[in-house]
Amino acid sequence: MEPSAPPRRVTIVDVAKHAKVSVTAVSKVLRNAYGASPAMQAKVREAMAELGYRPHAAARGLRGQTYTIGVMVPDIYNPFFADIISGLTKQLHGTDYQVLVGPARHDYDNEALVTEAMIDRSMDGLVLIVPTSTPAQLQATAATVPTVVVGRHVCAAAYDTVVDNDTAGAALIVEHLVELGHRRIAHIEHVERTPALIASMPNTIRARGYRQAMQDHGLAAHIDVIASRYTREGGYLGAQQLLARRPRPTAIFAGADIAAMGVLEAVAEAGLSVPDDISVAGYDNSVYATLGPISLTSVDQSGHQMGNHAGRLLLERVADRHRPSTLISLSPTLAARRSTAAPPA
Amino acid sequence: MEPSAPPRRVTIVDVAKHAKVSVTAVSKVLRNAYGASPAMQAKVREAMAELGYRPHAAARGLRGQTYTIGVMVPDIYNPFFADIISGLTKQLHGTDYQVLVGPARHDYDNEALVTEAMIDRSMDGLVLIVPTSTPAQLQATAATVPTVVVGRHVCAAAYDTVVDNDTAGAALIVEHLVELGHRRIAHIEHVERTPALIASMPNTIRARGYRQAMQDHGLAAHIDVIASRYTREGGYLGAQQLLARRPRPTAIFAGADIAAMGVLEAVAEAGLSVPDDISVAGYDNSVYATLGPISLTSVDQSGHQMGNHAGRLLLERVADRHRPSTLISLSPTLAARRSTAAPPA
DNA sequence: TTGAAAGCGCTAACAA
DNA sequence: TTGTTAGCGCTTTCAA
Repeated sequence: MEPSAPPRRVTIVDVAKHAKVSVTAVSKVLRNAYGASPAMQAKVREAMAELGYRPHAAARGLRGQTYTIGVMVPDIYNPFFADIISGLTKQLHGTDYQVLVGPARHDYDNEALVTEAMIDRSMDGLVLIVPTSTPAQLQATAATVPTVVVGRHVCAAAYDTVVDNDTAGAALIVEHLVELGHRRIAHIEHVERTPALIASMPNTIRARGYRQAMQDHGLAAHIDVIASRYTREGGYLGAQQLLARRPRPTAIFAGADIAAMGVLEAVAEAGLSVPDDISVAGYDNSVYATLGPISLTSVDQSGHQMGNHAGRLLLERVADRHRPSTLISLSPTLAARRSTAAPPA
Repeated sequence: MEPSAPPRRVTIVDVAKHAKVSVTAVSKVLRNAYGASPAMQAKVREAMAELGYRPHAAARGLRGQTYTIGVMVPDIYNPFFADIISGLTKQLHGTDYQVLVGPARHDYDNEALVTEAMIDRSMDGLVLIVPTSTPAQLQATAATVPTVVVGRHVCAAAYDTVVDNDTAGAALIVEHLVELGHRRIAHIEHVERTPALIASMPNTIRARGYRQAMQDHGLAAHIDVIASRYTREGGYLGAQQLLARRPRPTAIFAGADIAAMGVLEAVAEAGLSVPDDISVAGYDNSVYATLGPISLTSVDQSGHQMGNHAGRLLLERVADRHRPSTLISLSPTLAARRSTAAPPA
């Protein structure tokens, strides 16, 4: 059997004819707009059901809304981002809005392309997850479409922001390690090269939070930051450098779980064991951290809740584009596991 | 500063006026359609550049294409699905097509909603990743929009299919374990309850492949399948049952890496060590399997390539809806790691 | 309360 | 080769 031409869609006109009313009436019922009597509503809804009518979102968008929320995600593999998306999707579930995710493949230019693609598809609102665009670019995007920025420490009148308190998160790890008796605590940072981003990227703030916390605990002399990247390889290479130090740090705090995975590999390769010889901590409390053989102490920034908030804020702004902007800063919590313990005697 | 009204979009009409040509001309240039002289093309392109024109994909869709490919993904956390999406996105990179992912949150009804939402948004093509809809429903979707089904062992004239040879994959693991000297090899299956799906879901095929391979190696008497689920908890509970067996199996083959994670936890909890006391293998060769402390033997079904193929097939079908359908079956490979070894003496 | 009709930005038949 | 114009399915003024 050849795939025949797709059957013509049921349109608002078909519904109107079938219910013997005007298209305007159908449109009003569709939008729950003012000016349709209960009798009219019933007639129209019945016709819709009988014909199996579904509104054509794309066509609606040409005049009104598309009921679509776009999410720009820089890395489709990052389980923390999956948490955010999951929270967002759950928040929007049951509303008329559909979440569509645009993966930017780790590339700044691509982030811009994906964001533009979403605007060109008339999305009603955008969620940008840790975007690497400048504040000015964010401003420009937000001027065009309701926007929520997640994970960047920026705020502006034009958009809402949801962040984790990364300073507090870094301090949680340092405190935890100090309480266990550590002093030589090193940090692996994802280094930021673009000047315009230094002030607002979470990786930068975590490193700053680490330094601050070390100082607060009288350990300024032991501050030791490796400029690397939040990847497995970045963690691996960073740890190799740290393990070569004499005296060796007794604890390594990687700014992200995925980097901590690389740290664990370098530590194992060096013939050392975790946590007996060295403690390792991460950040994000991702699935990785929870896996039995890994059991990584980490910082939980509850991505699920961040997604919830992002969804709520976005719908509020879609409803009222001129309402004042909001910044939500969530407090992270410590997820202590078996990868951290007292330092060797 | 209040967020002012968004600036009006530059449209095809603006470009036409600016270039002092007709809108048709602009449209033709946009589509590289026949009937525009080089001089005209140059003029129009220049005007587009000067005005910073971007075509409105949603509006284009009302008559022609939207240049959007939708991907229905049942579970945004599954790293194997991320592989597929990554391969697809890479394949489509550089074309005019944009990939948008709709997360279905593990729920059949949701899968249908997401698929419908994509159709209602006039997407040009759909990629359905291991959908749990019936063959008849797949047929219906494919009749409306070009569709590629990934990971389901189905084929039909209306859509293309990309699958991994799950029978061969299961056999790879069994062979590997047999060569190591195992005989009591157990399998943890994701059980399928819907009759219409039994024949075509990868989990079912893997279990069948396991039985077949055991038989081929003269181990029919040792066939031992636990009906569970492809989740951490499913693997955990399944392994608990298996570890209580006397004699105990010397190897556990979980049908998915994520289930193998649960197996590892149950094994550790039972005070046994991997691979000295018991070997563990998974399926998917996901990031989990590669992590140092886990180092799980698994089956690589190269999701990246599956995504590549899906993208290519979809564009071919968008170009010619009536070309005959294709089934691509990829051969999996074994990724042997430290979680499997010879059974205890 | 109801409905007719003018667009939204673009494509595609058709005419010039 | 170029331009005019009628829609695509819906929303939204504006009359009735």
